[in-house]
Amino acid sequence: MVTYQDDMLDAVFNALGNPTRRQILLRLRDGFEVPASTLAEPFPISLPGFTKHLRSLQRAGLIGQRKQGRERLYWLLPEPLEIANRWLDEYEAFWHTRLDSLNAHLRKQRLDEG
Amino acid sequence: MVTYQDDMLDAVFNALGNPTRRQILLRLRDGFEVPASTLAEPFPISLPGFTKHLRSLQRAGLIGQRKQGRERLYWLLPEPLEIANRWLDEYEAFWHTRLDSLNAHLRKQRLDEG
DNA sequence: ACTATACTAAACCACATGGTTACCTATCAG
DNA sequence: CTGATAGGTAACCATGTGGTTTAGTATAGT
Repeated sequence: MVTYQDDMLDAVFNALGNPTRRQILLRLRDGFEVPASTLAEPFPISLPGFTKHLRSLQRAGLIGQRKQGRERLYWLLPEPLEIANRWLDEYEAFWHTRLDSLNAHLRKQRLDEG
Repeated sequence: MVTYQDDMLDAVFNALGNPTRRQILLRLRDGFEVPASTLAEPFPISLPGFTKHLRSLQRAGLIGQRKQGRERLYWLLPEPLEIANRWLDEYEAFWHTRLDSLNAHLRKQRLDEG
């Protein structure tokens, strides 16, 4: 079963699966608008290479953009992160309540069986 | 700054960025061990194609594996999901407390400035 | 009007990814 | 021992990704 949210989750998780893009999001975490060049400054890659990461984040709906003069300002859109977080939360019960007892059980079982 | 956890987060988020792999994890969410062929059964791809997804999940540390007879059993390892969840939690304060007020502020500011 | 700035766009490249088919290995059943 | 079953490995292919360089556009400053 493929849900309507699958494309969204694909885009968000793939966007998060890159350290440059995660750093961009961290930089925007305080909620301010930041121009592209300022965002790009810490990274040792070309500007065209960098703006590809911005496009990826935009496709995932993770950042907003507007033009101001010759600058382009970006800001964080946290909604997709919240959706990703909700997907992960489906496992929270598992890792909190089952982790100790069940894994211990399986570990023992595996040892017993070889 | 690239932390020692970056490779881990890359692997986990990239593993999650695919609907087939997310479904595998859902299938394993109840904590039981499931043989490869049973896991593969719902998916309309070849078995070698499918086992590549299992390798991807193993590289991310998301599943464990053991051989039992001629079957290979897989089970969920939730720790990496917890780490990913903790990374996302860094934004939780933002989307809960700032979302309404700050975004409203920025939206107004953008309207004001054109 | 001219020049510098802040990007964007396009073409290219190497490598990764997600799929395939063909083949191999290990185990179970008779 | 033989055949079927479970699954892994290798080679291949098309497409995507993350980077580059080169060139272009729009705005600001003088």
